Amino acid sequence: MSPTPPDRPRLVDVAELAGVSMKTVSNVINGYAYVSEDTRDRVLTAIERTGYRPNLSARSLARGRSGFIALVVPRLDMPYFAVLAARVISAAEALGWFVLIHQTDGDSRAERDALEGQFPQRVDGLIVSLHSLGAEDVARRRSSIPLVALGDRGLGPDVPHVGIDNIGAGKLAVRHLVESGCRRIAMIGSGMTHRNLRAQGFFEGLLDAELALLPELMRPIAGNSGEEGERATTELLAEIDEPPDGIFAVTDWVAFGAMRALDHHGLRVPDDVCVIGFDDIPYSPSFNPSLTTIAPDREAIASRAVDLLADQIDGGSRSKAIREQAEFRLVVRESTQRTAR
Amino acid sequence: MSPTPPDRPRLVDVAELAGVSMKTVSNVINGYAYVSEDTRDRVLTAIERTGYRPNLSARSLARGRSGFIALVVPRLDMPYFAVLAARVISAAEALGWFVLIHQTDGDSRAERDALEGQFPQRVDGLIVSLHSLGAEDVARRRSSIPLVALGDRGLGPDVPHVGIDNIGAGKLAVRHLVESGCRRIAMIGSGMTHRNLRAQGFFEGLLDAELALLPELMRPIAGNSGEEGERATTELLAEIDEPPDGIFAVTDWVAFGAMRALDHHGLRVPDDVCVIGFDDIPYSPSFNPSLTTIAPDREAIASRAVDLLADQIDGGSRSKAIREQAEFRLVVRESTQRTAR
DNA sequence: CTGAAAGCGCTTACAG
DNA sequence: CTGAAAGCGCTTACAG
Repeated sequence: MSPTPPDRPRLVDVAELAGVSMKTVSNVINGYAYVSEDTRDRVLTAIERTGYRPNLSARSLARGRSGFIALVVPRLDMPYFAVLAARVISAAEALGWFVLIHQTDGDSRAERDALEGQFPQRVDGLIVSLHSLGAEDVARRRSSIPLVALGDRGLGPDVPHVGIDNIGAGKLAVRHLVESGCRRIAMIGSGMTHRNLRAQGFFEGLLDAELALLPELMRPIAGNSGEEGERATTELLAEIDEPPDGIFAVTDWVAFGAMRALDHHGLRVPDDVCVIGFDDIPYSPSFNPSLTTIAPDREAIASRAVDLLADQIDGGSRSKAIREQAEFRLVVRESTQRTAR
Repeated sequence: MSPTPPDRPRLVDVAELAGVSMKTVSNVINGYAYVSEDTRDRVLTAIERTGYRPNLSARSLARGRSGFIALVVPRLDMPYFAVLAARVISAAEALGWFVLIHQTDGDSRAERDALEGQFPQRVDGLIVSLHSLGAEDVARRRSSIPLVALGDRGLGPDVPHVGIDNIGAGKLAVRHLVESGCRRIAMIGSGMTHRNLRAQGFFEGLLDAELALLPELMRPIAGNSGEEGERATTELLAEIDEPPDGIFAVTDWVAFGAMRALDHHGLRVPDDVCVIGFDDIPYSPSFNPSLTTIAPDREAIASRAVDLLADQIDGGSRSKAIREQAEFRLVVRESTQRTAR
């Protein structure tokens, strides 16, 4: 068509320059054994001189593997997922994989397609953070593409899962509030059923502290946004006579909204009400007051997820029932630090 | 046919089932002309029945194009870039491209490699948001991979650029502050040299309002983070006798920090000091007070960037000196809305 | 409008 | 340790 642009050097060019066969060059590139020092050096020099870099489309075609994994998240513009994606990309690149980010918008149909590997580009494996679908849906899937689950809930016994100990994290949050002097603790967040582990951690934390669980202080919301958090907190304050003295918000963003509502209601954070969030997004230190929160080790989550996926892809074995738990830590900031009085 | 596990159907399987040649199937898939209605239907049915989806590695190899474009950003976990990436992915997918996100961490060497197309995977084009490198560096590049620049500055006459009218946006921010009653307006942000367009907009805005430019109210910072914004504002308030009555922060995050500093200094937002940010990140409505800001039309930026890149890749022509400007708008929230007194 | 065939640039049994 | 060759699944001149 057009006068071909600077044709990139091919494997055969390297082989020719080095005076060896393509097979040998391939061996060197892929780190296989049985290449003499001398030959290896000649090949390496030839690669250097030609500026050769393998054509990965050709490699994929020959190997029957694409070299891509898909990271399936609701939306990349939600900071939790953005941070996660950043880490997953880095971890995957270290293992020679490319990451295709696929946004489902939380749509169940899009999530189902993703589970079936219905991407335009073939992928060798999936790391998924599902919003609408659960273990039952995963059990029904036809595709056998290796899969690793991220997020609060696992996706059944057949799917390796990386998360944190949400019960423990919930308990830690409550304990910190209690130690900060709170006795009437509210919780705000979406999906607060009995199966929600953070909520369960919340219950257990109250139990440990021998505090009553007051149902009117449990405020479920539709989605974990600041707007929802603000609305729920405003409603809570309107409906109840004695306001809570502590709030556990299921994400930092929800906590931001809660703090707005408290302020509008004339309640001071932390002196009247302590607030703790979850996630440790980059803005939490800059909020006013800065937000105490639980910080999951996202780096660890991402790299473990990639490792588990690599095991499946390489090993071929569906590693069953693996449940990895990454660390988390409490980051204490102004929103729970009462001035000694 | 074979009882072996679901080997994915190939083009040839579709052709066989439809009773046509591979060429014809290819024609149908790629939307070429000269296929009879009847034949097309048969092929489509066969594709449907087999569940055929093309192997893109094979296609890439045959076409000599990878089907990938790279989005080069400093870090994906910075919300501005996360939102942008989300939009770029969507826009590119609509055109049949995949997006490889490449994080440079702002490192000049990483940016240089990216400009040269030094990715493990070959890419057909680049959309770059550079941090360390500028037009001079781009002029020196050897690679001729199609390139589109994003961000405040363009990258020289040879590189199409998509941004917003930063001067106009800066002026709009100042005008809004002035209309809110501000007369002593400070600006906080990184890179505030004479070449910074938002800073220039700031100057012009002051000029328009016939306000003096007070050098001590210009506060450059190292990076646009909340921490830096807070520190710069604290220093400003310490060094100056009469505090400003308005602050233009170069990003929302910087504005968050500035508002913290103002509060700690006993100044109320907006009654004592109005604050306006830039970016409209998702947290700005949830800050307390909620943040007035300039919202660039990121959707438009992303889709125009992808369009311009597609033009270059398909057209082959290096479309020179294209400067696209996306819309932006003022989003007024609490941080500049003084109660009528 | 459609077919037969070459070719894209790798990997990988299979020989040696 | 290394070579010659088949094959991965497409696209695309080239014929017809």
